[in-house]
This record gives sequence, C-alpha cells and structure tokens, in this order.
Amino acid sequence: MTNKDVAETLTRVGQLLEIRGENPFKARAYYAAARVVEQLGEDISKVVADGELGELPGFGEALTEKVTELVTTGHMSYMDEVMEGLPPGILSLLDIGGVGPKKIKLFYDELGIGTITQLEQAAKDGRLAELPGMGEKSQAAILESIRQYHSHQGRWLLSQALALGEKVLAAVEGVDGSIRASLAGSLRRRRETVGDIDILVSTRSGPKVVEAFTSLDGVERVLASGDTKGSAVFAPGIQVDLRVVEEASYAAAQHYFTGSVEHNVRMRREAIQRGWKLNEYGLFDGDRRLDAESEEELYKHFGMDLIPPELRENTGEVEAASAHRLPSLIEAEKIKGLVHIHTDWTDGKLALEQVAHEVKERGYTYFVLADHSRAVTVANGLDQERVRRQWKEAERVEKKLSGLRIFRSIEVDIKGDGTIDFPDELLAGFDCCIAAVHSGFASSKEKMTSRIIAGIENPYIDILAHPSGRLLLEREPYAVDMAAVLKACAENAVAVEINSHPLRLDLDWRYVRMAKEMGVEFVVSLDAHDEEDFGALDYGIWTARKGWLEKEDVLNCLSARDFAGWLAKRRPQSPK
DNA sequence: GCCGTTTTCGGCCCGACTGTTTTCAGTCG
Repeated sequence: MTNKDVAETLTRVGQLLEIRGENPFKARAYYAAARVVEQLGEDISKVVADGELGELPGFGEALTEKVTELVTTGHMSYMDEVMEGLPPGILSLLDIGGVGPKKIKLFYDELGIGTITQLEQAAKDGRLAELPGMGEKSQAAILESIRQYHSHQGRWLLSQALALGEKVLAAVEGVDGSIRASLAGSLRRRRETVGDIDILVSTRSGPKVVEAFTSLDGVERVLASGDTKGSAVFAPGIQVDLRVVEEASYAAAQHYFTGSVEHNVRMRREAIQRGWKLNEYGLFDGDRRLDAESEEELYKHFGMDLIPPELRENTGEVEAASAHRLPSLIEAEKIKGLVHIHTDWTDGKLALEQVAHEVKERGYTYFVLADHSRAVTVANGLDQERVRRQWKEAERVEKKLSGLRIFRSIEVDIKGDGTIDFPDELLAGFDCCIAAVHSGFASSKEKMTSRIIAGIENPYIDILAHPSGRLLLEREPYAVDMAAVLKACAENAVAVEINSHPLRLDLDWRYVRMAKEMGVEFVVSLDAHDEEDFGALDYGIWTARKGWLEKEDVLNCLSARDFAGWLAKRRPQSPK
C-alpha cells in the first residue's frame, strides 16, 4: 500500500462524505490527512509500523485508527459505510467540471445517475434541465464539460503548461492598462504536473484586461468573464484563469493565488494569531492595510524571510522562514557540468562531437557521457568492444575542444537479479558508472527493492538514475521501498539522480527532501537524447529546489576537478 | 474529524462567478 493509495482512499472518503451531505469540515479533515500522506517523505506503512501515525498533523484518534486498518489489512471498513447505498464509480462524476457533490447527490437521488455515461444521456434527453436549481444553461455546460473530459483527462506536464502560461502571461502584460503580471498557482510553485494555469495581473482597468484576455489567440472556450476574473480554455485544452487586482493588492494577491491552499491556510492562521486578516486584497489590521509592495515585504510583516514559491507546500517552510533558517536554494547558474548524456552511439540524436559543442556553447566545463549498455537492446546498447571505441572517440573530441572535460560513463542496467549487465573489469575502466532499472517494472515491491539495492551495493556504481521509473501522466512508478533504496544510497555513498526530463522529474521532490535528511548526495542530470533536452535543466533544478536542496547537495555544482575528485575517492582500488 | 498561549467546545479561509434565482446555492480555487 503506497502513500498515493492511502491518500487516494482518504480523498475518496472525503468526497463521499460531501455527497452524503455530512459536515463539510469532516470531509475537509479527510482531505487534509490525504494531503499530509501524499507529501510525506517516508513510507506510510513504516510510520504505521513505528506507531507514529498519530503524531502526523491532522491525524487524531479516528483517522489514526482508520488508516492503521487500511495500511495493515489493505481495507478500510469505514469506506463500506460511506459507500453504502451509492453506486461504485459515482465519484468519477466529480471529474466533470461544474459538477460537485451537491449536484451528484441531486442527480443520483432524482434520476439514479451514477456514471458519466448516464449523466451524458440525461443531459442529451433534457432531463437534467428539469431538476430544481438546474436549467438549460447548466445542462449545456455539463455536456460541454463531458466532451472536454473525453478529449483530455485534465492534467498537464509542467513543461506543457509553462510553455502556454508564459505565452499568455506575455500577452496579458502587453494589454493596455496592465501594470504588473505574474504566473501563480501550482505552475509558479513548479509542481511536476498541473491542472490549470493561473495568471495574476494588476491594472487600472479590470474589465478591459479580462476582455482582452478572453479574446486572445488560442482561446477555445470562455468559461467565465467578470470584472476581476476571467477563465478560458486555450488550445490544446488547458484552462487558464486570470485574476485582476488593484496595484495595492498585488503582493497579497500574488501570495494568495500562488498557494498552496495549505500554505495559505497556515499563513491566514498566522495572521489571525496576530489579530490581523490576510486575503487576496491585502494584510489588514482592522481596516488598515499593512503596506507590502512585494511578497518579501508581506512575509516581513510576519517576521519571516521570503519563502520561495517552490517551498510553499506547508511542509515546514513557515517555521523555517520564522527562524530565518530557510535553505539557500540551488540555482541553475550553479551547475558546472551536465550529467547523463546520450549520443547517437545508442538512442541519442546527436553525435558525440555535437554534444561536446552543445555543452561548451552553453557554458559548462564538463559533461558525463552516459550511453546505454548492452542489456537495453532496443536502444542499441553498447557492448564491450563499442565501449572501448567510444572511449577513443571521447578522447579525440576532448583534445579537439580544449577546456571541456568528458567523463566516460555509461548507463548500465540493473538486471532482474540485481547484478549489473557489465562485468566489474569493464566497469573499472569508466570514470563514472550510472545504474538504472529498465525492465520488469511489474515485479513485486520486495523484489524491486532488493534488486535496486543490490545494484547500489556494487562498488563500481556511482549514481542511481531515475529511481522510480515513472513517466509522468503515462506510467506509474514501479513498486519500490524508496526509503530503503535511499538509505542504501546513503550507506554506499551512491549519488541519486534528479532527472530533469519533464516527463520524469525522478527522484520525486518529496523523496528528495527525505534523501537529503538521510545524507544522500545528488546530481541534477539531463538524461539528454536530443538538442531540445539540453534546455530542460531548469526542470531538474526546480525539483531539487522543491526538495530543499542547496548547491552543496548537488555534485555537478562542483568544478570538473572536484567532481573527478569525488569519483576517484569512491572508486575501488583495483577490480575484484 | 481535528485542534487549542482566546478555547476540551466551537470554530474550521473566504471571495468571485454563474445560473437560477427574486436573495441565494453550488462550484471553484
């Protein structure tokens, strides 16, 4: 039972409680608990086993008991209770925009609707419009939402959303009357996937900006258009929400709309404790607005340092900011060398020499060449003979481009039995060995965990690549005890990769934080296969920042010489 | 269902927009 499973169950219970019309704060308690579990940097089963569940925020007697049952037996009997009399799958209706718990209850009680298909049919038959509180417009809106649901499931990669978000932001900034504008929401916090795009703008003339926004190129459908808020679906189906505020409210609004919800709730409580009120219009002491030109000044009123958006997940950042102990987060400019680069020797697009030019032009002083090894046959993995030829080629290129160091590395495969697909004698010849799993994703958690740990324990392995194997929105991470894997990395001084590819962002930031606390070292790597991938380093940096990393935690912030020193220090003296 | 330097009971963030309503409920963030 993974943290994600537990979080999903708790969320479902909360939603069912809402549909049943129970105390909304009870439902909220379940959502809060789900969020805590989802953000947790360690396995929930371990927390349960250690008897520490009740110490988590939001976990009282009832939730501790229910989640303990869920984790130990795989089932929560309370779920049966809240499902009682409702069709399974009724919660899928929540995925339809404009449909919430109250409407679901109405549709079910009056028309027996329990699936999206039934909802669609009822809307087409005109039966929805006849219900109390419903009408033609609501019915049409639901049909449109269903159409959109079928065309896209509603979440987007950070990279997809950022590309559109920056374009719309630029357009909004250009509208006559707009003063300052910024991305907000989960996009500004650099979450790995986002559901929509939030943009904030301060202006002298609200309605005009909203009007210009809803008529921008690329708008497919306008969802809302008021004086201070506009909402539209842009090609390729991403919803963008625009909020308009007066200039005096800009900093508070930027804070408010950046979130997270949990961070905001926390900050509001901080305000209430001081006898103030915090909302999107400002920080108020009675009727008096406490001036803040920027978020930095806003936090200053609370005696806190500026909390970078990436950290605003209510996982201790408020306490750290109050104690002036926020980490000095890593920045992309601190990276000196690029790690985990593929070439056309295997499944990369660029020749080794082209890669070298690319790296140099971007201002880096070294790179870690890492093509696939023979086990990954689909990628034309290198055998022993081609490895030796590639070393020669690397040597030639290195001589040709002075001032650029090429570390001869390889992305070896951790096979099903935990052994590496190259013999130690060959591994010993590399400057650096990167190991990863490329097959058998469906194996059991126990098997996968011991397999990866065996790979980590190989004395020639320096870096563990994409530790969870996930492909965002495409493939779930394989079942693995990540805490045990990271512990093994710490004990064997094996660095963990933060893979910058927007589809991976693996290690997940929640585990980055946990690994750091265990003393694990990191590389922020590219896993580059083509020219475009060389521009993706920011994504890995944001993941590292969300995991509270500083430049000292990241090995490729070292100079080429010091990076070589790190490798040399951990290299076995002679092959076994 | 959780939580507590104002509280062990009574709060729990709160405002905008839409549609169906003659003053508000539901949804969303």
